Amino acid sequence: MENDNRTELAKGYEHREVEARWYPFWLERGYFHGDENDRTRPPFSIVLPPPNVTGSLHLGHALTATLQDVLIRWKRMSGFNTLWLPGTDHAGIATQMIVEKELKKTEKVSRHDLGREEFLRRVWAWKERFGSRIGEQHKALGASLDWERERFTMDERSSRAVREVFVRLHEEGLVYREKKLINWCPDCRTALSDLEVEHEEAHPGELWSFAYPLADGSGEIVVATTRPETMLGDTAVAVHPEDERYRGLVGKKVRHPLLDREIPIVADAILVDPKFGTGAVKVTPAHDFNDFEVGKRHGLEQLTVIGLDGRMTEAAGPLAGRDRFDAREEVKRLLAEKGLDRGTKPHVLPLGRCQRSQTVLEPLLSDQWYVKIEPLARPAIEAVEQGRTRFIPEQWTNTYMAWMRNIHDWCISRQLWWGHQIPAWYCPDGHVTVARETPSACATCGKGALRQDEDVLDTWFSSALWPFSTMGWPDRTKTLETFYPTSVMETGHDIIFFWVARMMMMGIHFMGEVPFRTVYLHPMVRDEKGQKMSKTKGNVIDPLVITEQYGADALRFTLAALTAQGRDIKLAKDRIEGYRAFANKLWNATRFALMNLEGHVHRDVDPTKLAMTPADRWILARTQRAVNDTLAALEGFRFNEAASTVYQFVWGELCDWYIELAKEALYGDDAGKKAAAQATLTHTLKTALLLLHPFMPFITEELWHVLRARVGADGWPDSILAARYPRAAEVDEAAERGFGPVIGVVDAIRNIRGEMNIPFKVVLEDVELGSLDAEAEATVREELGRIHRLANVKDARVLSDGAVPAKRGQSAVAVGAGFEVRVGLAGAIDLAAEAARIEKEIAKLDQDLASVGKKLENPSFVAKAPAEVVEKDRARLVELREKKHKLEAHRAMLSGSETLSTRRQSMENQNEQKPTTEESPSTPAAAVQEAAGQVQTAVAGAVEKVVATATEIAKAASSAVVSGIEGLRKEKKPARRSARKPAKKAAAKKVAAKPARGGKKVAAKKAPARKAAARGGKKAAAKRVVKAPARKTAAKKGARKAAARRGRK
RNA sequence: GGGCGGAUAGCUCAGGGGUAGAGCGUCGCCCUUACAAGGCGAGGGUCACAGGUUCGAAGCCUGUUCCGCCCA
Repeated sequence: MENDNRTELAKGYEHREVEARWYPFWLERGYFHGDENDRTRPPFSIVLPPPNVTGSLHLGHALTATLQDVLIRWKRMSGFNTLWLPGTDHAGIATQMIVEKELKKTEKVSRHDLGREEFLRRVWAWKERFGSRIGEQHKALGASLDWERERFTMDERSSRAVREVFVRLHEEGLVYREKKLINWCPDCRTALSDLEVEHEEAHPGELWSFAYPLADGSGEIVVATTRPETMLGDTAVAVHPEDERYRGLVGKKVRHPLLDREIPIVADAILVDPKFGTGAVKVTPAHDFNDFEVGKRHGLEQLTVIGLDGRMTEAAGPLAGRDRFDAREEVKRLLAEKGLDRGTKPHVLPLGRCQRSQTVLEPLLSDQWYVKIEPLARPAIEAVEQGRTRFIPEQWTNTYMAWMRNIHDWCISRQLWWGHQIPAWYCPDGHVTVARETPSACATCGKGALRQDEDVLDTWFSSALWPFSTMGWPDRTKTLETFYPTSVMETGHDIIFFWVARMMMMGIHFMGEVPFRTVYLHPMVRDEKGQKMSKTKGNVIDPLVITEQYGADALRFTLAALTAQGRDIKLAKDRIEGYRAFANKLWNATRFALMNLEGHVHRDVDPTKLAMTPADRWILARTQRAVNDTLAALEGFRFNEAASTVYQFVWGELCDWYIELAKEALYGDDAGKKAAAQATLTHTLKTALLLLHPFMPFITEELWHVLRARVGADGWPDSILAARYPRAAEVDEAAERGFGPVIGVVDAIRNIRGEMNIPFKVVLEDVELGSLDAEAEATVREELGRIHRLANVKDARVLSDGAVPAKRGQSAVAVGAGFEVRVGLAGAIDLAAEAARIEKEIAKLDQDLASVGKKLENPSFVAKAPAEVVEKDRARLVELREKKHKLEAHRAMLSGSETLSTRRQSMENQNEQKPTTEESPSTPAAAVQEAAGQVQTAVAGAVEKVVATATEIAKAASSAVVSGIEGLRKEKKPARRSARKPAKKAAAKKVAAKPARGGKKVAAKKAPARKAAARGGKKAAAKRVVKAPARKTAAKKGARKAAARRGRK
């Protein structure tokens, strides 16, 4: 590949071909390997959140991979010793269920039929078969993972770490075994941790009441329940101690109507809410978390009536063996028969479901292993308080803290086969031996015949160790020394508790230091309708389907561009299409460069030694600005800003402006200027490729190679991966500003063309450029050739010493800050259109004048607002007035012509009748004009009306096209157009999305503003209006500039 | 019940005290020798609602209404 010396490119970008080429190239060269022995470069490490080994990646994973790869590639190119460590998770329940399902389907056997050993063999086989898929998907996405270090949560070293942790925690008393109520999934047949319970907020159910007869026959007590079947396990009835209704009953007993038992009535102020239901509560300590606590307080019996299979136990007497939901109905029926039914009413209740199977969970009493959390949580809280780990976005800090502060002990045993079997052994006498290696004798009594605990550990237990178990712990490895703590944990906010919090606890406890310095929590990826992607909804998208269709680079760029803090991502195809177009744009920009760099041997750009023009200096300054902005965004994890900065720069400045500007020199005869343009183009394109590489690794690598081959640049590494990422530096603001008038003038002429319907083909031969200060004049003169080319103008006259273009009829005029353009359209101008255009512009100026004037009129504003703000508005006022005067002069000129005067006459007649009504196009505006300082509040409303009117007139006028304009147009080619346009265009239009193309021309617009300000002697003055016509446009551009400034920080 | 987020152009979304933004879509014009996956131009918003703070609020505060998510 290094011998690839192609210097030409195909006409369009074909991602399939290009993307296939580079991953093997990178791998061969070992670029992705983190060097644990290299202590000279600063380390930067990330561990990839391990996906489920039997699953396949979805778009959430693609987002993870993208953002992490952006960070890793950026840091790698910036001189860091990077490690990005891949791996997969054994995903206990999920994997076991998948394999069980498959076995049932294909072999009609259950895991119990096969036995534990054989079943596990099958799961491993399954894992081998499908586990590689995830790796392939990551490679297709371009993820620069260090595959040499790939790990699996159940590989030998991870298992060793798991055992070590379990044993140590046990030795420290932080792991214990106890019989208590746990959430049990009768379907998965395993205990779950609190976190694996999904709470259904408002499940529609019923509250059913029945009577317990008092044992002494003196009456009854009515209780209400949502779970009648549990009454078989009731061992008390509780009332509130202060409830008058039941005061006399406390201490008495009731008789169980279905079982031969007597049950005490107890008083409990915590459990019972006297206002709920009847104020009396049945108590089932073995099947309800609240009741369990009541049972402990009152020493009640715990009677298990529902078994692990969800069926009633022997203790349920007549209902033994019945399914729990059947039993519910049967209990109701039986009690009704006995005349104890006291009615039912609808009731919404919260319901706990199994995260995995959606089965309604059953609280059951059982022996399980737990991690005592409080001693682990405390240091994990402190670490965040002290800032040793920080969350981005910051608000997740609160979520983390809140959870950590009232965390419960963690149930870590699972009744599964697939997982780390708990390293605890039981002797025949029931003593427990916990050990690293399989023991031969009981640690307590020395007896043999030990039996290992059959349960396995919660999958998250091994995941919690991931940042250090993957680096070789419990050994003290070089990898740990070099790369722990990791630099960033980047994952979805949905697993902040499951994973992030637990890694924090384990990392601090076993490594003595936090596992990561920064936690960046990305948003959730949703479908176009905003729904969470899930298998059951069937809206899961395989990233490979997208990469196949649009290219991995397009997908990656889209994901990065949509990753703004604080909102979920709704992935829309339009956006991906748009960024595919962007890739194509970059491709073609490079293609253009290659065509025009023949013979150019690139050396670092040194402006002092080359015949650089203002355009060259401008794009170099803009390039540096893009570099600075991109770096700032990356540093702050603002992926969307970084992406859009580069996008705007490449498309809006490099392609839309510089390439067009450069043609003048590239195609021209001046060897010095040509060389300067070539050097500038090369530098700018190279920088763009470098900036983009972390986001779009494939295409940038491809283009790097051809560009490198073309310009014979020795200093360029043979992979863009090994090249140095651009560094922040001071921006040449004078160069940015200085070029403004050129862009302003071109924009102004294009706008006139657009509004006057003058096709680009028609050469404008009577153009005057004036109102230029000395510097602008010099620049405009120097760049006149470029202005001619970009606006298709011939022999524009540049007026000296700030002279204003002569006022003539038959002309269109545009006034910008620091320049004025007159385009003569003798005999062909649509006077009505031009008048309307100017009218509209003036109306909008009036609106602005009114608002600024009102502000400056307000004494408190002048007194209290910061001086710069006031200054700025004053400068703005001056500028607006100046502009308005110029346009008015032009208007006066226009109104001299016959066409317009007729129209105007009628307008003014209307004005006289109702000067401030909507029919009035100009008078109220005129009233406002001179007196920005005296503008009355009342005027504002009128001005608004004027604007509306002016717009209407503009529309009316444009539709009344003067035929003369047609004469200017070249003959149309209807046959040709109709022959090929419809089909082609229709198709093309559909795919033409151009996303997030923010602020094209941002840069350009900035310049004139400042210039105007400078001229007026007011520094901050201006964001300004570059373009004369259409205030809306001007305003927009001002805002873009403001946005650009903000982005810059 | 507690907490967090959201409501900005037709759509999808940035922005976050000092002139309302982008992409897509829409409307004109154009095959201008890098790119029609393109170029040039235009139109489009009472920033959910109501109060308040402030010289100034889309932004800050309070409340309301909807929509998400998390926790109990």
